[in-house]
Amino acid sequence: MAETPQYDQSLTIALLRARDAVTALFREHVAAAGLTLQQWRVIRALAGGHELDTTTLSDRCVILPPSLSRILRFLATEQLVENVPTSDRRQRVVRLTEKGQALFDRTWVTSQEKYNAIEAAFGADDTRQLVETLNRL
Amino acid sequence: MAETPQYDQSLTIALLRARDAVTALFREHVAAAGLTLQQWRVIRALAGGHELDTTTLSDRCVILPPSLSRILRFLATEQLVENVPTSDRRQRVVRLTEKGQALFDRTWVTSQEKYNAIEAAFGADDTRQLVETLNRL
DNA sequence: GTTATTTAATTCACAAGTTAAGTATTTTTG
DNA sequence: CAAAAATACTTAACTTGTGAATTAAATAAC
Repeated sequence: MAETPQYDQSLTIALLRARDAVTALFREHVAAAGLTLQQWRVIRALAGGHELDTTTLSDRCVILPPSLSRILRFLATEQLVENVPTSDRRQRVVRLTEKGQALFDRTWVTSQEKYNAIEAAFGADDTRQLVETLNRL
Repeated sequence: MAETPQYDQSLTIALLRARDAVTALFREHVAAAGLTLQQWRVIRALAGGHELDTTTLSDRCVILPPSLSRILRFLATEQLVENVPTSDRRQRVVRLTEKGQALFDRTWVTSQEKYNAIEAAFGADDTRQLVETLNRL
């Protein structure tokens, strides 16, 4: 028995591959700014003056709390993010420093260009539809 | 400047979320067999008597060589996989042991049921089409 | 045939994913 | 108000992701 799985779970594999393909286009550019993709996602979520607690950040960036904790520790030592005082002292609310916002500003332009290139290559409508389909999952 | 990124790169986030959603359904089941999802992918690729070199395995499982190396080391100590002698001694070709095949056999059934459940919930046609779209990326 | 070059895989070092346990603060309960 | 429960993060321990360096074996070049 145990015939070779052929297209079984190809959905999970397909998702992996697709993600690999997309992230590969950004990784190098973001690395040039001295960041990993995950660190960049956090910066991006905070850009424009947003002050967010770690639970919200964790959700928006799709990064589990333990990972986020380490990432924030790194970004803080790089003086890219800083803590914001809160009434509930269990919470940790952070925002970008000026240095962090500056890094975002100069990295964002190219990042956006690359994303537009993907949309152009893949088709804007197809991209939008794909995102919609994925979100249904 | 630096307006809040809204739907930018939502493709990468959508891919992350979709993958999280799908893998969550399998992780627990596979963990009950004492395996991680990545270890399971390797087992699955070798199931049915397939003998594969690490390059092929790495490609099929979408696992980078360094990770695969560690995974095979673990699976070997668990006596789930074993090496196959090769003419080109740079290559490493592996196959499942009887113990490995047995583990696969008893885990596979439930795994397949769960996948079918996803297809049923999401729609078989939609699933097929989604996989096709993803592969175009 | 001996020295380069290429190829296949592993090791290294560090960041991140994952689960479980721990810490500190707030809220609830009696 | 004091003890218990809940909340928000962090730490710990282990596996995996990632890029660069390393080892070993096969092939090419001379």
